[in-house]
Amino acid sequence: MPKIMKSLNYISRSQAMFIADAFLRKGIVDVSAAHWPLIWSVYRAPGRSQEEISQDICLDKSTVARSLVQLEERGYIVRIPKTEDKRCLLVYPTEKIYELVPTLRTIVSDWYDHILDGMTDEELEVFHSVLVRIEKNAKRATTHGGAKT
Amino acid sequence: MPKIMKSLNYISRSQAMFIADAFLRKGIVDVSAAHWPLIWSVYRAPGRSQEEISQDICLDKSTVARSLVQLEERGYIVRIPKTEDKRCLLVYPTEKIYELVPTLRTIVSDWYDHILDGMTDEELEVFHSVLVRIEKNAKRATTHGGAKT
DNA sequence: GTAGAATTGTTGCATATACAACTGTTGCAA
DNA sequence: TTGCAACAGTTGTATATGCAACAATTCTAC
Repeated sequence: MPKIMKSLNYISRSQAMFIADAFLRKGIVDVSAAHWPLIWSVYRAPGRSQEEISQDICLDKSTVARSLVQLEERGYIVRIPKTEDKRCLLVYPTEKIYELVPTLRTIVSDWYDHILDGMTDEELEVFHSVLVRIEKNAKRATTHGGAKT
Repeated sequence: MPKIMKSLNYISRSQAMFIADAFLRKGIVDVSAAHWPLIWSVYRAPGRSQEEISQDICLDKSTVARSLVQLEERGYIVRIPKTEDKRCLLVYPTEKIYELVPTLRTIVSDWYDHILDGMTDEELEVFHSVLVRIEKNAKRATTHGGAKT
């Protein structure tokens, strides 16, 4: 029986710790490691609703909402009510995000350099292919019912 | 640039949700999904100290300590001070764990059936090999300094 | 048009987790 | 022996996260 779960969990937490540490080293103190997928999502696709962002980064809408409140308070994004549908808040990056992104790129790139050290391109290709399919399977297993019996 | 991080995080959280859901379905209400690696660790190697368990499952000792308190309260483990070194608490499973393990096996097996659906043995072999090396690299990157500059 | 269903975001609550500071114990060196 | 470093465990604090309940808005039947 493979111990995939333990490895996945550990790598996942290590990412958070590594990035948190890198943020400190770079003097980034007003965003946390967990904000980075959110920042990235808003940066790549400005003007989406919180719901769309939630689905994009696969986090619960309440988690996304809370993080966005923080990022807005710290001046990284603005949330503007959609005129045609007052339920939605559209999220836009501010200049502060554009200033931050190059640093984020460097940090993430560093992380990948560390963890992918020693892997061949062929291995990584297979790894990524399997990972994406596991992600799909996981999505199916959790959203639509999970374990039977 | 690969989106490995997002996938890893998502799969990791999905595991927790799947197992939490399975616990509910099976009527297991006094242990949470996060307890399962701990239970497994104690089951496989009775009599270890909390520190050793912490290193085995790669969780902070404070997290391990708190979870073990819960498991002890619920009667799944006992913690006995080591006579030769009064600092250590040795952790032993109770009968309740041995009754639980078969169900845990089934649940975890179900989870793997779901997420590994459609993968070939060769793919899984490469995947696992890469995963283990990434885990090692991650451990190195976080424990001994992380990102420079 | 109006009532009920669906959608979007927010909030209350519970849990998991890391880190730092602390306590008590052990080991080592002067 | 005594004092300090190292170690195991605990506790305080902060954050992240999911779920359920809720409010406001929009959509859909009728």
